[in-house]
Amino acid sequence: MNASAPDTHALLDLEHFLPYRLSVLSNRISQTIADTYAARFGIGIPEWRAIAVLGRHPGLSANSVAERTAMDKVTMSRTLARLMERGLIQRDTHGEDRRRSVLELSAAGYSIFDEVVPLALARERALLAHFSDDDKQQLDALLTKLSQGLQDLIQPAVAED
Amino acid sequence: MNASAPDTHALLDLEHFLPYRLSVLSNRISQTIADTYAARFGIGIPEWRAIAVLGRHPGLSANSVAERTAMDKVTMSRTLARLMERGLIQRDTHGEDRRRSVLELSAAGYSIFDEVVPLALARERALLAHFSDDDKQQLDALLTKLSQGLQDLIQPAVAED
DNA sequence: GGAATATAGTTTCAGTTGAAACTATTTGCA
DNA sequence: TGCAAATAGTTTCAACTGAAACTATATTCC
Repeated sequence: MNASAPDTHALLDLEHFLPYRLSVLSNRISQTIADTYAARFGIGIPEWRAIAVLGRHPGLSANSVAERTAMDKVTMSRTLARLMERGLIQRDTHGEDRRRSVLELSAAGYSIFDEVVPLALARERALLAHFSDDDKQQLDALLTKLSQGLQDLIQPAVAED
Repeated sequence: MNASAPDTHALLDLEHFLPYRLSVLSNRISQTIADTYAARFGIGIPEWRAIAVLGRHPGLSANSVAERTAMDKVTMSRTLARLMERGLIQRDTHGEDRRRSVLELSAAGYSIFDEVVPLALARERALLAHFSDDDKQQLDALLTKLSQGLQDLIQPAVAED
């Protein structure tokens, strides 16, 4: 007796398929963390990412923030517009290249940043509560290795014609 | 000399923040894999997930597929409608509960399933190409542990009033 | 039996998304 | 110099998203 039944067909269990597992886990984690600041501060994931990067690296351009947050530049443009509207960032024009913006958190932006960072770090600690130092190191190493594997997958090691 | 400059403010490096790392890595992996079938078969991630689950577990209801794919039931409803339109699945009504649908891949659906599964598995293998068996086991264990940590975070161990 | 509640699935609506096209500015180079 | 190509950022448009409301059927329990 078979609960499912693929016999003559290909076999794949989504729940054991790494990309799927990673995706579900990661989305749940992100959403859970987002919930902790979304309600309190009225900012979503894109806003939080922009604030996090600008709090750490003031003076970046919009494109640089987009790169560092792994976000699309269109999304970033709109996110920054929203943050401007709410007075959370300040935007200047770069002196030597007037296409480029020079972005910085406003006092209000820093005040959110300073409140959210400890919350986010606390969530991360809670998530890793049962991890030994060794576990953490392993996780770090394995994620790095996965990134490397992905890189290989995207740029399949320059073929030697 | 400091390249960035947060001194009086909270300190967080997004690129070392686990939830962010996971999110970026996972999205890149999913997108890369999606690219391998999106162009060839004209199906996106939601379609692929539904097909994958129905190929493995024929006869499920729409809600069950939604649960197993970690997708919203609204999204699933629309995804299944698209798959119906394209003749990739067959939908019946459950005999004893006429609210429930009974879903199954059509021949055309199975034919896509049988082509995509090996591709997806090959991608997974490529991604893990440099992983020893031990690495794989560790990764599996750590992801499971992370899921547990997340669970604790969501349902903070029943408080004993 | 039949009203109240629950469940499966769809539709509506108000957003969000990203590819492509656009504007403005700068860089390269003949 | 001055024109072609590159770059920063925005807007447009069509598709996708999920919360809330909705329809249809099933279950509970008086």
